[in-house]
Amino acid sequence: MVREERKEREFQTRRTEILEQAEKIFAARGYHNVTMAEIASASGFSTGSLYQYFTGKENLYSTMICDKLDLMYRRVRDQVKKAEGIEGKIEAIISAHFLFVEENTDFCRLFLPGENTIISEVMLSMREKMIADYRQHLIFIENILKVGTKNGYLRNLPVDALARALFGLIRTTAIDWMIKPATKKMTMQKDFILEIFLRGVKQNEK
Amino acid sequence: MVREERKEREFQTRRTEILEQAEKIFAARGYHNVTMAEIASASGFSTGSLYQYFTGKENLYSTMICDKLDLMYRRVRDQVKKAEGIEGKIEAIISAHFLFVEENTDFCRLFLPGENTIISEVMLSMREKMIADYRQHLIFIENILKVGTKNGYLRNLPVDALARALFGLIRTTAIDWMIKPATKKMTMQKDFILEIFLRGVKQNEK
Amino acid sequence: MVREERKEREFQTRRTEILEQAEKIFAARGYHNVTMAEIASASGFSTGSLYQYFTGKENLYSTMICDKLDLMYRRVRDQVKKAEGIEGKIEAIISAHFLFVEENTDFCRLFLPGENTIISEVMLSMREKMIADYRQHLIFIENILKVGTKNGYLRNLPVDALARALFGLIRTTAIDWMIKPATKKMTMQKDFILEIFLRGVKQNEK
Amino acid sequence: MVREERKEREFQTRRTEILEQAEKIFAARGYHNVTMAEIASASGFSTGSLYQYFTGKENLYSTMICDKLDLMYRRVRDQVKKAEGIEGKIEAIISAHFLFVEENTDFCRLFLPGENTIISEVMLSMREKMIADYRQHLIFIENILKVGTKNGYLRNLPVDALARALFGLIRTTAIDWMIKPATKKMTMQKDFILEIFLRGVKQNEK
DNA sequence: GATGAATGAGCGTTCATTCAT
DNA sequence: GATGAATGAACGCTCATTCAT
Repeated sequence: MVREERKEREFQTRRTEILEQAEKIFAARGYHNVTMAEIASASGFSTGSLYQYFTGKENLYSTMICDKLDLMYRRVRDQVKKAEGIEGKIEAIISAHFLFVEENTDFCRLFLPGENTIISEVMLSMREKMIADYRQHLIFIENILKVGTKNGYLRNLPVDALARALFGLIRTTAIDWMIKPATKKMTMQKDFILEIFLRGVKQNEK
Repeated sequence: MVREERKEREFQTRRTEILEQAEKIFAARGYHNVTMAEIASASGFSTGSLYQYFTGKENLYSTMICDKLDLMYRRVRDQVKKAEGIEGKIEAIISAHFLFVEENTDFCRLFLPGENTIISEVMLSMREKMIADYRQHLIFIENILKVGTKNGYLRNLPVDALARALFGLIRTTAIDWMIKPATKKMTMQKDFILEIFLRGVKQNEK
Repeated sequence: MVREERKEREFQTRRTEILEQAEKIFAARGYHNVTMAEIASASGFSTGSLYQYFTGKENLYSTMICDKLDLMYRRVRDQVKKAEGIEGKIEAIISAHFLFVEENTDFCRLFLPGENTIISEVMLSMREKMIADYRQHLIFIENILKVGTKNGYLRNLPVDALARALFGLIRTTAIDWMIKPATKKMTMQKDFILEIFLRGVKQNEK
Repeated sequence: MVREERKEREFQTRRTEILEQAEKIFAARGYHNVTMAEIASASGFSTGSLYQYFTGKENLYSTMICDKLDLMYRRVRDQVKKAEGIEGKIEAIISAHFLFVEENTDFCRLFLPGENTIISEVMLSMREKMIADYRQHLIFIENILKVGTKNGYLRNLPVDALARALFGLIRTTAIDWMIKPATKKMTMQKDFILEIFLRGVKQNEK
């Protein structure tokens, strides 16, 4: 029935609206320093209504986190798909990640070293999903690198470790940039990372 | 006076005892999910006594964090001092860090991505100290690398970026290991990181 | 909207209910010896609810005090307005005050000499309001007496001091009565005060 | 034994020292806002030692209050003894009281309307003693006035009410002065009070 | 006797969640 | 369905008093 569909559509719209407001607030102040009342008033709902869209505060938080992380990983994959050649794809992994961080700094700041929030079932399963997604992403990177290994462009090293190394360079650059955002755009460091990753820091012996 | 000294010594002993118990508990459950009563009972004191050693929960937490971080950086610097040659020193940076993480896994887990706890003065100043210490450590690494750059062992690249890259590889390995501690010892990945960092991942052209 | 109005009305009803219960309890045991839990249970609310009507314990206390004092001063002024002639008005000042004290003995007991409660902003501003109201009341009395001074009924003495003297006689009678409430009604002493105030205690020389 | 005596003397000296410091602190901040630790440190003793001189905080407080009140009443009586004639003695009652208030303003401020502190046995018995002393003082005043009544200097009115009236005028002047201490010395209002009390406020009919 | 560290009951206040309207 | 007032458990922290040294 059309009625049903519209309802469902409105439901999703409202849910998204809440999540967007919640993201801003959580990003600014952290999970524990935010009250449901604040999220309710920021998103134009009553506290009671929040519980129609989410089972509780933890669920709201973890949903927001997971949704946004999914978006990040998807963005990276999309850009990689468009890029060509090994080097092009590696470049895309780096710059898509940086772009996301630049565009969602507040959100990403939630992932700076901080308090371990895991205590309940809900939070635990969120953590597990986050880890699974992270692993998935590493595997995605591995697969890109595998091609390079196979066709001899890259040295024959264990791809999982290679992927971790590449992601480590990306992650550390993002962390440092978030700590001191005054710096120039992160994107400018893409080439440097790429250079280090590909050619190492050591002087080539003649 | 001897009496005074012994008192002071006992005070420090007890303070340390509290910090050690607090570390375990905070590491396991995060700042907000831990109560002063728990820390008190775990360390064999009354809640009131905790306030003789620390001005409050935040102070107890941030003291614990800062003390332990200081220890980590000190450990790394000590090992590096003992090591010889550029490569030896870089190796020491990596393995001392890994060793610390392996020996203090629970503590280090507090630095996995998590909630932004900063809200009060106390927590803010803790954060600032942490960042300052981190920067200091990067500079320490820079200075090691600078030698290599000067004597031609390393390529002539901006040392701050090099230091960040090295630390990024170390950090990411530690994070991944903590997420899935079942893996074999981190120390075994030292050589790999060193290899990647020094020679890059790209096949040398003939 | 009617709905809104009823809500507001109910809010006020409940607030008043809390204030009434709080008055009884505070009057019986003093500010510091009363807990929010007691007030909550006496007024049939949960502790949390109290904070919907008042910002905290101090606010609840000072609101109660100020409201009731306002009532007292208003009562006196109303009675004076109805009375005729200088002497009638002075009589009204005395008897309206006594009546209020008799009807609100517990509340008035809060003003017996006791602990200085002023420490916080809230309590300080309450004290200031109380003093301001008291001064206002003295001025009100002054204005009554001024008429008598002008038309030659009263001796030509400084009205502020006269007002203070009259109020002093009233206050002291009330204090003494509250200390030993077994005595017969205060109202019976009205005439005596009036007599003393108007004619003094000295035998007229012939 | 002499040894015993000296001990006793020292004990009293120390007790008095504590009481003096306690008075300052209580006067400034009120019973509940003062801690035993503060009194201990202000008087140069340990918290434990305080309990050798007083059975607890309440006992310390009530002792201080009673001692000082005794002093006040004694002062007044001493001055009255020296004065001559009814009017002289009444004058002495007024001015000795004012003098005490001026010299011990902080202490007297403890008796401004404020929180009812009575809750425990100790405080209750303090209150009772205070009331008894107050009554005693009123009787003392009565006895002075009785002489005047008998010899025809004063009108033939109930002396208890007369005493209360006189004390009311004194008290109210003191209260008002303490509320707004900027005013000129209270002593200057002595004559006014005397005038009102003796001759009343009403114009004498010819 | 003197000390002051240790105690722990008790407080005001917050906030996720519920449910009568 | 939507509301937001009501709930009440839980927390960090204080401080009078005790007692081992």
